[in-house]
Amino acid sequence: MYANVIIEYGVKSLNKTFIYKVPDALKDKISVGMKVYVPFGKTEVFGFVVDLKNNNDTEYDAKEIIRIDNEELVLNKELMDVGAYLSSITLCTLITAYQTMLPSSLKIKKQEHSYDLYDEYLVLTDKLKAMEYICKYPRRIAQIKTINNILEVGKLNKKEVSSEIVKALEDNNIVSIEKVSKYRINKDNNEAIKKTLTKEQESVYRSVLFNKHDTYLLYGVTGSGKTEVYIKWIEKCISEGKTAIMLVPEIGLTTQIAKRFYEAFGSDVAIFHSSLSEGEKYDEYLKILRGEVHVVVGTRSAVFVPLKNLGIIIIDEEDSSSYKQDNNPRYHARDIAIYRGKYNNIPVILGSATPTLESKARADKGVYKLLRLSSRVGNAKLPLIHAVDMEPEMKKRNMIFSEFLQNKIKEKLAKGEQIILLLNRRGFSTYITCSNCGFTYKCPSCDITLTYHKSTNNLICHYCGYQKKRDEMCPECHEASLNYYGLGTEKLEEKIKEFYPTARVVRMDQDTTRNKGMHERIINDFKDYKYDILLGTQMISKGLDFPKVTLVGVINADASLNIPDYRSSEVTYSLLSQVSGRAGRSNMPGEVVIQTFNPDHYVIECVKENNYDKFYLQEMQFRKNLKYPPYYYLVSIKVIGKNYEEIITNAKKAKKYLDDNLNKDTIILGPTTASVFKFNNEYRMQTIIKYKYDDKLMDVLKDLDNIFINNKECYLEIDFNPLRI
DNA sequence: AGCACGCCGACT
DNA sequence: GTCGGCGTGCTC
Repeated sequence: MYANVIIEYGVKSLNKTFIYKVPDALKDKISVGMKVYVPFGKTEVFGFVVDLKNNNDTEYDAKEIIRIDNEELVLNKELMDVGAYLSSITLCTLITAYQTMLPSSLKIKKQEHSYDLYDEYLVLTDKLKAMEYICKYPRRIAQIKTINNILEVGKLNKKEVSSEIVKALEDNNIVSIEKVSKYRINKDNNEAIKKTLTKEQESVYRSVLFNKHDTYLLYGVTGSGKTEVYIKWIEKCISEGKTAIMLVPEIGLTTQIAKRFYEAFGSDVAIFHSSLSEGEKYDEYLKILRGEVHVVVGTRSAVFVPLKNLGIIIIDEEDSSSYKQDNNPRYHARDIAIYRGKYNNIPVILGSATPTLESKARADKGVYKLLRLSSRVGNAKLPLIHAVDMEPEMKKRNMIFSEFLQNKIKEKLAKGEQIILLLNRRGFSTYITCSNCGFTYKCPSCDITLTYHKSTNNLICHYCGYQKKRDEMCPECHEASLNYYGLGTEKLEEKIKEFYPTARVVRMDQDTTRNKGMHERIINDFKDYKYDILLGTQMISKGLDFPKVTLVGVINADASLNIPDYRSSEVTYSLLSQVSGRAGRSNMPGEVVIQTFNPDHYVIECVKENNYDKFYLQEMQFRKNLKYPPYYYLVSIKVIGKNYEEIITNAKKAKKYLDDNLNKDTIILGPTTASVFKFNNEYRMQTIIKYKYDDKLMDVLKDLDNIFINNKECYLEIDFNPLRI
């Protein structure tokens, strides 16, 4: 028996199979999708079995497989196919695709750390022997006490006995240690909480056909109770013995949604998200692999979990950018979900209050089926939204809070209601310049201004993480004339405390949630009314449900509007309407104050009117005129390297190759400097492809990729359907 | 990716 | 005369 194996290194030049002989001892155990250890050249490496066959039909002498790494870990046929699909749509190597699909503790790498967690118990090796021991050494009082304890209850947790005694009893062969592996995350199966659906929810619930693949777009306004419908669908799957994947965005949402799912499904749920430790992820993966759970709730990579007999895949907040991986392989979880949906012949649900234009357009064309939830659950009404023009405010020296917002905050604080303030910038000051010579701090390895963080007194690059201590003097002209401009969440927090000294304020951004569990703690504390004001970056904008919040303030709505990118309007609309949706989720009416310099901008207008459809139509017109998605598909091709001149020459070469080989009506723009043209000391030139249909595209890009394999000066980064260009 | 082989420069 | 620089090529 022979096996085709792909090798652990994700290099393009090794992106092929190697043939190995399966030793007789492994013949019955081995299967496709297993991780194996094989000799490779002068060393030994891990690999994946992708094929098994009876003969060596190659010209090579096959070496023997050394061992199977972990017999329990097998990628089934479906996941092997998913991996092949992933590599084909992102042009990554096959091994990179398979590695992406596994939690990193199970990834192929040389590391002998065991992620199994045990409870250790002391048990008697032999009762009689123990009795003899007691008689023989009557003076060993502590040991005898321990033995008696074990006799009473059967076994003792090792932690409860002093290590000296354990050692003595173990050495005398009186007790042995029993390892009981345990999972890190364990939820008891509390009785399921059932909620009844509203008429509207019920009708949406009934519209989905099971045992048939369709992609549905569930467009439901904030607070319309999408989660309850998700749970109903999943309940239906489970009742038929099937399983379900529920994807949630990267930040914030996971714990809240997970809690609701534990309530509904108890220990039938596995959680899979990035803030779990490696050990926790390993446990959850094994639970899934062993078929111990029916439901998986998780972030992007959870779309790859090895659930058998899938019944439904749900992507909540489908417009979240966290569903697209921003390093290799640059896949979108939606594409993988739809692939698995077709594979298993099951429905895929995309849920959002602000769907991406792509999804909405597909729903309009009938490619997806549109489901709508247009009213909030219970008595809750959509909030009243005010846009405040900041230009006159600036003249009144109200740089941060408009008079209107100041008064609203005062009013709500007096009533004991809660407030959320959004500022999509972390740090204290966003740039520092010298008023004497005009010097501005920039990251030495990126083309990015440094942000001042007061808590650590550091200047930090938000791209690469470079830090330096703050200077007293300008490093160029040595004058003490450094000025700190720009507003970040740190400064906002300080200002709020100045304005409202009695208010209890908590800040939530990357800096205050760095430690595990902090995220959850801030959310819970705010929910328990330990704070009056929650301020933060976009991480507070989605999915959170705080009934006492009646005011949402957006400090600078223009920040994301002014980013030069084709999706900035869409992103801003989504951010503003999502954060607005945090207000007035119970019977208390909510209000939203949006501070902007562009009160007449159509994004602001549409948010104010809560009119997604109007925004959608306007934005579609803009996309059509400028030939952007969903009218055209985009591919971004970056040529990256350390030598600026080489990059330009190579980028031009790549562009010419595309010009010569792609269809004539495909638009090829560039090369230009990428939006962040210097990052980590590497320069990047970008070429953009816009196309509606190009049958040659994949082959041409594959060839181009191959041309660059042996280029030492630079490498290629191809991003299909980039979220930012 | 890693490792060996290989062919040219300054050293015990 | 040898040690070692990293270019090139191969791994079933």
